[in-house]
Amino acid sequence: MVKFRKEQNTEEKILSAAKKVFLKEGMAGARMQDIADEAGINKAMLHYYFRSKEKLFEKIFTELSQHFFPRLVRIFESDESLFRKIESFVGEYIDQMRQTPYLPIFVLNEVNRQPEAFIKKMMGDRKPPIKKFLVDVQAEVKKGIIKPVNPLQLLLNIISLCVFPFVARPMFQLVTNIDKTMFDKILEQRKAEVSKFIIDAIKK
Amino acid sequence: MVKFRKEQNTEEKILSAAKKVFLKEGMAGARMQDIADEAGINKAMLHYYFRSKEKLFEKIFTELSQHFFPRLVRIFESDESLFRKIESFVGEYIDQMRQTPYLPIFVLNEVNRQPEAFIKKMMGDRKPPIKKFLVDVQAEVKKGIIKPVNPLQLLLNIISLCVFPFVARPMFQLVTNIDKTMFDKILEQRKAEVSKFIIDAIKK
DNA sequence: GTCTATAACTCGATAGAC
DNA sequence: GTCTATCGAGTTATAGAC
Repeated sequence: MVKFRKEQNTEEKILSAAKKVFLKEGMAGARMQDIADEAGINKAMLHYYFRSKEKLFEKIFTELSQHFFPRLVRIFESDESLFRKIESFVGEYIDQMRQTPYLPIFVLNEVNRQPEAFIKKMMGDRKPPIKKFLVDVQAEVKKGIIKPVNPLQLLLNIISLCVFPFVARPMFQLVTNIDKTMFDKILEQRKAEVSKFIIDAIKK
Repeated sequence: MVKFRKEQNTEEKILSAAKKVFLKEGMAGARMQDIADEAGINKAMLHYYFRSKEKLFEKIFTELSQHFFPRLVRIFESDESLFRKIESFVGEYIDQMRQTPYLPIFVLNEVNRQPEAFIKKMMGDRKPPIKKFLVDVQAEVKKGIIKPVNPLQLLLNIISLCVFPFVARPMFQLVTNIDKTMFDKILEQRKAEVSKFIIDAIKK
């Protein structure tokens, strides 16, 4: 007989539960008890498998923060035209964030609290290839394809438009009284909307 | 003789200190001891003046979250043209956030953790007049002044472009190796840059 | 009002039985 | 591997002298 609900061993249960709780509460706000309850096991098990809260958190944070710089690298390094690069990036980024809505605010928040720890754990080796993007933009400006723009400001604009709606999602829903499914529809629409918005803003 | 440094009584000292600590650490991360140290007084005083950490936090949060919706109201209610409204909003909002860089991530984060508490404390009475903005945008579309855009998406875009750089500031500085003063210069430039970007994106 | 000392409590971590 | 029970550190909160 086939099981419908996929089996999870204890370690996997803990990791799923920890991910959920840390994402919602952050390192300081999360309780080991909450994680144990969420996993349906005992608190002692958490220490048996991961020794300490700190160790468990690092494991989760490292995994999650890598999803935060998604295929950004691949896209920005490709040799598509700038417009197509922007379209690819926006589409993929928004799709990816829709999978884990709490991810952006979680990562940004922890970086905010512990910048030095972050740079050691997450960065250090491979930084996003921002430089190539900045050079590409300047080239397009020179060729007269797009208006003269500050490339760094353009990068900030692109990322802001993609990420911020996820960061502000709870507040937006409160203020506008838009429900979960409706807001999700808005985010789906954004993939096209944001690409168009950016390209309209910079094309000559 | 005139005192240069303005006198602060104990209550004011506590409030300043609490604001600083809560902004940086959040409710869960802040320690009463840190606040007492920052204020240069004893821990017991905090309870004498504000009874509990929870009460003190609420006081600070309520005050701060009101600054997060700044003169947004006044601007959106005005009868200037849409373009001028956007320029005013972007300029004022970025200026205001530059005063308290940690404010956006603090507010968004706490709302994220306790949406229901937020709606009771902060909202309830006066919601931002979003509706008027949405109607105004639709009117401009109909008049043929701007391209057909989804007004809600445009609102999301405007706010994203203004607020997100503050939320992501620590991460951006890490990734780009840009220092504090340089980043602040970028934010100053953004006032003009963002207005132009938005208007270029939507004008016919 | 302000301080010191300490009670009361929360929470991460460990010991030890099974 | 998993559980119950408990310890011990760190924090909020209070008692009580001045």
